[in-house]
Amino acid sequence: MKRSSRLSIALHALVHLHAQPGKQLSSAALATCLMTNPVVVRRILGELREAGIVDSSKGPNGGWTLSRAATEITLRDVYSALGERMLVRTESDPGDVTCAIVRSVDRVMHDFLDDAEALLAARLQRVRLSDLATDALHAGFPRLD
Amino acid sequence: MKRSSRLSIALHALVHLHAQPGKQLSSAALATCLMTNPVVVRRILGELREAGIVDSSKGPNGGWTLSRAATEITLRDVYSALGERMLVRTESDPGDVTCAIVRSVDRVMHDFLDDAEALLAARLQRVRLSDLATDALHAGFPRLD
DNA sequence: GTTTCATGTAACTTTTATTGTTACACATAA
DNA sequence: TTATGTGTAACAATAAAAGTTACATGAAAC
Repeated sequence: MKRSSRLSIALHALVHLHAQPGKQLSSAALATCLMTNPVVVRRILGELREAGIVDSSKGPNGGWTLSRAATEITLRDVYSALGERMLVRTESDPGDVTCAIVRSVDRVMHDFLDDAEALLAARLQRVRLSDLATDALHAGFPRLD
Repeated sequence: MKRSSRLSIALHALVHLHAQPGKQLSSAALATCLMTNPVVVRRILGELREAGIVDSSKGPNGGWTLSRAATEITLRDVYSALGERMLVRTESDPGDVTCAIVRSVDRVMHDFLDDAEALLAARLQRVRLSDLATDALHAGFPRLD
């Protein structure tokens, strides 16, 4: 696994949950599908649970399920739930910020990134989990535009 | 220094070059300003040189200068020259791509990111190096919208 | 109730990307 | 020809992300 692949993992897991509606899938079972570790699955899905996207239950036959229909879950929901920034923040050295130029560069970049982030979020909102699932299960291709 | 700060470093260096027009600034001098290493400066400015944004000359009194006016250099030029992707790519495990769901997630994400990247580039194109410099040297604030 | 199976989490290790550093070849002006 | 700069390779240090182990806790089934 390379770097920040949490969003990919989350989406993959969600498609699996959607593909077996009503069924409780355990972290271990999902981890096998996602080729990762059960703890990683719990960490990621735990964040989605707090955002009300999935539910979890303990004990025998416990596991994870979708909280609502896949048509009602957008990629933005998932992205926001993970609290990730897709844009790499270009932070400067703390010792650097006494320089007016650095502060200026930082400020401009910060403003730009905030703005761009909002743009991306709006774009992600237009793709639903069900679009992804449709693409994965059939030959169809979700339109992004 | 935290992570991918190459764009910040590049911009900081360019503002310094702009602030002292005609003067050749050495990697060592810039490194002091940027609180980093001369080799790091050369690596980054070297890429900008290939893109025709700066020039370098060797020997005594050698160093770096802007190839053209700061009004003719956009943040997109710099960004493209660095060959960086501001968006974190969410790569999957090579062993994973046999799974139809993973391929689908990858494809949708890939399309989305390509598209978003173009959006960001268009946005960066609207900010010029001179805007940054103006902001850094005076109290003015470059508009992003 | 107790056994079993699952999540919840903390602590630690491994891996990978990025940056920083050292060293030295090569070019150029004085 | 010497001083001063870039160009670049090789390596070390650092930081972020993911993987792993271990164990506490909760809930169903018997």
